[in-house]
Amino acid sequence: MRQATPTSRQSAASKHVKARAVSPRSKRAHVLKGAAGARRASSPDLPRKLPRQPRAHETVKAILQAAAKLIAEQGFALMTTNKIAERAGVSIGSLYQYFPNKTAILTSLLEEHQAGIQPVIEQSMRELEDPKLAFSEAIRRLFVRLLEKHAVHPRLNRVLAEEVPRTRRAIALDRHNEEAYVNRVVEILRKRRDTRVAHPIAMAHILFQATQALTRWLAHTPPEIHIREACIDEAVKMLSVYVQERRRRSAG
Amino acid sequence: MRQATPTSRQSAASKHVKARAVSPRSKRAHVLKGAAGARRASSPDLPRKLPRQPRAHETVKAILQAAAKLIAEQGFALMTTNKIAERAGVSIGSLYQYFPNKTAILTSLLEEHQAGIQPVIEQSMRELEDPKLAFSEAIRRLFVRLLEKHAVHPRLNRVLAEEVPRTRRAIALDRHNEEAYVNRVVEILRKRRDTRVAHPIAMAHILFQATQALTRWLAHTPPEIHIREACIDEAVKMLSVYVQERRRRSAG
Amino acid sequence: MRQATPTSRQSAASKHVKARAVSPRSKRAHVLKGAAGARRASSPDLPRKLPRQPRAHETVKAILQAAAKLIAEQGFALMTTNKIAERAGVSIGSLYQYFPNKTAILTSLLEEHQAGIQPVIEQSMRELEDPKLAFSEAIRRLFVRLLEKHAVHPRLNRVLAEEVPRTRRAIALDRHNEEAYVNRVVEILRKRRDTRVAHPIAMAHILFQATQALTRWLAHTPPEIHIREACIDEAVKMLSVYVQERRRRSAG
Amino acid sequence: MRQATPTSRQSAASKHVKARAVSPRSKRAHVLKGAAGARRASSPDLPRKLPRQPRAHETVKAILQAAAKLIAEQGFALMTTNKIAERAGVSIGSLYQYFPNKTAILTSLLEEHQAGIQPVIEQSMRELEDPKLAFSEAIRRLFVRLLEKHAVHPRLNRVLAEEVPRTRRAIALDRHNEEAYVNRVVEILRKRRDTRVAHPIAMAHILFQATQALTRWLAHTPPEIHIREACIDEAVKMLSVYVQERRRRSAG
DNA sequence: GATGAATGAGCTTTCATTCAT
DNA sequence: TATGAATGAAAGCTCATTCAT
Repeated sequence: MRQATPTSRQSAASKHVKARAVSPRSKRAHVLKGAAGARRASSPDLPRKLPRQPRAHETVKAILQAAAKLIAEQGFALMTTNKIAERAGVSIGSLYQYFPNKTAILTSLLEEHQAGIQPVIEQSMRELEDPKLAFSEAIRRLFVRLLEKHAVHPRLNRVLAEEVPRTRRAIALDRHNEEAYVNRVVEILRKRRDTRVAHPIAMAHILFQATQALTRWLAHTPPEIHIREACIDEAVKMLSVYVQERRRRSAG
Repeated sequence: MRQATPTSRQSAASKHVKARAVSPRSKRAHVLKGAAGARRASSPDLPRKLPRQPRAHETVKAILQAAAKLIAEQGFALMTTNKIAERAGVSIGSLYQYFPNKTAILTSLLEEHQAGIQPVIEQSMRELEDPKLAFSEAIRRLFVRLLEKHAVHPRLNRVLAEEVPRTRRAIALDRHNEEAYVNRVVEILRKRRDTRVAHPIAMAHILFQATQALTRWLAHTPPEIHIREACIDEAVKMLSVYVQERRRRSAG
Repeated sequence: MRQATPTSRQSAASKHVKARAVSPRSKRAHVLKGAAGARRASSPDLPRKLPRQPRAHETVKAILQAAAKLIAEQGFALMTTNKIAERAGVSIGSLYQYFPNKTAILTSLLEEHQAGIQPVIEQSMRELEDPKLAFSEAIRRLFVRLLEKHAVHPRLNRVLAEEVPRTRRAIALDRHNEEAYVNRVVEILRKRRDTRVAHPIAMAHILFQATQALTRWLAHTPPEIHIREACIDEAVKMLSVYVQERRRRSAG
Repeated sequence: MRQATPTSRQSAASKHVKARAVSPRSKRAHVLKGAAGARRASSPDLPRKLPRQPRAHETVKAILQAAAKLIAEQGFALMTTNKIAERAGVSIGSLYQYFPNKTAILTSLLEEHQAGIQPVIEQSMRELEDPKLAFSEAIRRLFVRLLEKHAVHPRLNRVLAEEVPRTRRAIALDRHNEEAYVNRVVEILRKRRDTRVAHPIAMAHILFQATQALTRWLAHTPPEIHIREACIDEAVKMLSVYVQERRRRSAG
């Protein structure tokens, strides 16, 4: 389940930003002119170079860290490429050596976050498949782990999810992800019980969307602490009862 | 349940936008209290002047319509005040006679949408209270009506919900709204059954968040049509089973 | 005696200017303290960046020169940042790399003028202290030198003194300057004669204000040439007689 | 002695303002199209109409009062014609019925102030002529009365003197005024003593400029109260000693 | 006359991106 | 390769003034 930009939202971003990042590259934008070397094909929002040398690696890391901090501290709108470079202790020119544009930095950040979430999802999928584990327990673990992940850089994650303009690429990626998880869940649903559900695909989508939304809500707009615990319980309850009701019905 | 900007997110938008819309408007700092006229109190994101003459009313309407169209067509980032004015066939000066800043236009649009949703919520609340109506049926009607409302300007609503930077004011309003609906739902939950639920408040929050997220997903990221119907069924199923399970449990 | 912006006057300038220059710059609110680089602390009206490379130095110089010319030719009101940049043969972006806002350019110009006046004042102070030099002669020399300085860019200096909106900062600086010179003059008065004057502080203020006003008047609103010479004589006369009368009286 | 805009100062005013008020009327400016009735010849900065009816008189008064208050409270830059009209409880259209442009309002205000000062000057001139009154006493009375006048609307007077852009017309008027007073003073100087002064004209100018500058300084930048009194004493001292020294010398 | 809605040139300022050094 | 000065399109917003009603 992709966590960073769920129901998917994004912000206005600078009109500048937007006008430039979202619309076809402004006139002064220059396409990476087939430069060879360690460059990837010039897909717009991907890092420009695969850093080869350790120094380069560090530069890239510094840039991403600086960007993350800026976003977390000041919000997306105040995150400018020049500030990122300054914070990273790198010249703006160098920044553009490693990232073709601002969007690419955000994409990297997003992908980093996703990469962090990936194992959590994987493990939860395995647990869901495990017949020895109660559904509700598996779901609870999923929730708890996702919330843990979000707790590491809560502000960053929130901003990434809510404020950063979504590129076409990011949207497509999300859809693709959802599709993948849905397929996986459908299979699990089929395996876990003998009876067919009316619409396993629909069910999987609902589970995906609900989990995503509730996780995000709990992570980003924390209700008072004592309600929060209850909310987790309730969320888990809702989802597991939902699935089990099916089983019960079909079993009944 | 407020649908327009729920867990909703937004960012700072353009540094322009941010710097101006978020910081206190310095000039307007001293309001001339003696002055009468058709001005509202100078709260930042509220319309500046109440139109007095029919001509003015039309201007305001034209501006809002133009803004809505631009947003729907090009996304928030490409919506500039100058373009709005142009599209509205109105001078930029006129625009600023009625809206103190760009954000105020969005706020108006948002409030318009909210106003449209309000009666739907009201009716659904009444239906939920009605013991003669099955929970699941009440919830299904809620979903259907919300989706109908969202179907009027789907792209506009999506952008409003996902792309538009949320002001402090809007965020506070959302929280307040959620609180209100939660309270309402809690009461309904208590009335509808004899037994107490463990955490009616938590339950109400979960219902609110889930309904909001699923409505939005269904309205804005439409899955293929034949899946869509099933998804509505599933969503309704999930929510009503969730509530009824409680009853069953507590009753059992 | 500081000559550039004495009792000086100015207004808010454009509402633009005011609204922006006077209110705290919202964005710059959080200064990234970690960031090194050639930036000064982000005080509103100070230059933004210290130029590091010769090219940058030239840019700054060109901007200041262009601003000075525009002011002298067209007055402050017609001096716009875009015109300055154009005249300087520099992009508007470059201008804003070195000056955070329009006011900062004026501040620089003012400080430049002040820096030019400083040695004149210093020398005159020394001469006033010198018992071998007649008071009247010392004062005459002060006048002559100040007028010489003002003669370099008379129109610029006039506009700077009369038309340019004074920032809080500038006003405070002026007060501070006056205070400093007054203290200095008070000491000199005490040293130069055995008897105490009734109110050396008041006397010093009067001398400061009168000198400043008369210098400015002579430099900026030149009376016909043959009267001008007489006016200098009279001004010197007035001031020196004023001081000496005291001595005579107290001695008598 | 004209007090309102002495060494002549003006401000930046809005760039808008300036660009429009100082430079030749912007294109949209329309010349009063020979409208007959109670109109004066269309000199730009004079009130447009001589109000005939009492109601009109009140309107004009209300406008001027509103303008004065706005200036005093918020400074010149925040004084806009629309705000003036609003404050005056008059429509912006009406305002432009009585004043051809913003400058005319300021001109009126300035002239009002001058008119108030006029009798003070007249009386002082008579006292200066009066051989029974000591010079120093006459000058002291002049100072005291000028300061009293300035004390009525101190902020308004300061802003009028320091912030308001000076029109060509206002500058010319000032020069003319200075000329007139200088001539008057020259005659008085000649009458009051038998001997000729070296440069009565120069002396008169110096007296005029010094008095003006010191009055303004004392009125607008008030030093601490106990110093203030001493400063008045010193100012009077300086001026009277200056004149009397002449007499003494020529007599000696 | 009075009203007030409308106008629009023009201002300040930003920031992603380029490219000479 | 790294640097950082330079670029400039474009955005939000103001306010003196006009003119239809």
